[in-house]
Amino acid sequence: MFFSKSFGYALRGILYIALLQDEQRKIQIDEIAQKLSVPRHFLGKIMQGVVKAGLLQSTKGPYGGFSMNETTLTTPLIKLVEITDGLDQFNICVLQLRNCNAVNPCPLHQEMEGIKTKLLLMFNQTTIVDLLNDNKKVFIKSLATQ
Amino acid sequence: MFFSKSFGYALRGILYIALLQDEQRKIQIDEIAQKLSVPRHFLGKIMQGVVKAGLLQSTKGPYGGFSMNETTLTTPLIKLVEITDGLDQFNICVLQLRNCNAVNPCPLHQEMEGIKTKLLLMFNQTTIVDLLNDNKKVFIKSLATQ
DNA sequence: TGATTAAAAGACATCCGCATCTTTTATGGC
DNA sequence: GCCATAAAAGATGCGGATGTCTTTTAATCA
Repeated sequence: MFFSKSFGYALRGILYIALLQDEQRKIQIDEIAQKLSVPRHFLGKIMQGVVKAGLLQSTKGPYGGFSMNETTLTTPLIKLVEITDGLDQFNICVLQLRNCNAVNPCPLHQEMEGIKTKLLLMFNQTTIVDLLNDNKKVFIKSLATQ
Repeated sequence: MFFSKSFGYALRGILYIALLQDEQRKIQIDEIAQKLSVPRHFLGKIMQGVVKAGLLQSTKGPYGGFSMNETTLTTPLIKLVEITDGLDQFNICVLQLRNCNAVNPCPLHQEMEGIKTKLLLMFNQTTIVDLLNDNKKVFIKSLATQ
């Protein structure tokens, strides 16, 4: 619902890396994919995009892998949606009308706008670190629950 | 956003038929597709599903076409979502976790549940006839706006 | 420098939403 | 019964999301 698999996988990948940060090591895509029960190569592509967008850091070679950077924890979720799914979707009318807007609204415009605003507000205000307040061990386990 | 093109096309098709009901005639798929600027054959498939689900009536042959039945106007929008998109989507976790629920929630479960509930409530309470309260001519025009 | 390691990148494969076109079936008028 | 009409149904194609596999690039260490 709402977002793609890419978004869900990316968020879980970032959360997994963030949770292991204290171990001061790079996390490899093989480990992430295995722990989250997510397709390895597909996740690789997705994380590649996340790195390219500057939300994470990665290095190749021995002892390489993915790690956080200074922006990771304070990134709002909407930024991740932008990377994985794009933001165009928020401007599509449920009736698939091109010219649907406040001036020329479809019969569901007002109601959908209210829900969309609530969703956007939450995704703008919530950051990665906001999602890390639970018991870490339980949380790691829940991330892998498939 | 939220729903498929099929849903949007189906809803506009039903609304178009409902708006012309007073003319006491069957509306043909060619006319609907043309007026709504929607692919004719694709819309045909979609309306076929709507008829099969009992939300509309249709007859073949000369003077045939689509028309409302006794249930059309009082159908809640969620029923149309069920026909075109299915209701499974409402049970998919944004993090793509299979076992995400109130007992074992992902870190976004609570927030997403709130938004989902609001959307479901609106789609359960709103019926086709609820969408027909505007000026009809303006509304027909807006339906075709592409 | 050479070997090893791990991400980056590219080539495919699959499935589904979306769309088009053709054939079949049912209905009404003659 | 025959013809015309319009929906139903089937075949096919396209593109994007998802997923797999192979090759290339970069980093570390000996």
